Amino acid sequence: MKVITHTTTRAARGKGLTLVWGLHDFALGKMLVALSSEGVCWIGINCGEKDLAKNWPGANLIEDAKITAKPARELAAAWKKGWPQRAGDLSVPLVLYGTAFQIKVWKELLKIKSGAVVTYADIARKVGLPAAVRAVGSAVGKNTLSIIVPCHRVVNTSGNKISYGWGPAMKKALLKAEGVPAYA
DNA sequence: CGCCGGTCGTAAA
DNA sequence: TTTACGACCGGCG
Repeated sequence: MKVITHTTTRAARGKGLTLVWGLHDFALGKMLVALSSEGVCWIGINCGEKDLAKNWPGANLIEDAKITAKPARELAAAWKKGWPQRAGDLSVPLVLYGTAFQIKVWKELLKIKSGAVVTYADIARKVGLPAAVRAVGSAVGKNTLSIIVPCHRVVNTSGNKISYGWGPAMKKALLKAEGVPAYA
């Protein structure tokens, strides 16, 4: 899959950008897919335009589900097949807008196989900052491509707390659907 | 168990 | 530039 990255801060992210978005079904609910001229740049679960706007300050938003339908279908299918382990090719690139650190973390998430989970500490080690566990948590939580950048596959060491931007129940449902034993 | 300190990248002030 | 705050972790009681 092709991945395009842009290093920015949250505040500057949406400036001068036009995003075309639409709502589409996937296995566990509705997904909001937003496209820039380069590819998919934002995915939200069971949410609406206000969530999109909040994440892209200053961006020009255009709703057109006809345009987002094809990529949305591909993304949903890819996840269902065990993304990214048995990923089918997507006709659009994944576009990551974030700080250098966040992009590093998100790219690490793309390596986690479907059906597996890793801890925040694991990611911290992988990016070479073993003590920055908490900073990793923040970065994971700011993931802009829900489901596709599999932030739901990151859990805490003790396994007793489960946090997720779209609600703990959705995280559990995703892990269950992926066949993670502890959530079956 | 629950509490506390350490750590480090961010957004906001 | 300063401050406050996390989708955390490990140690200690």
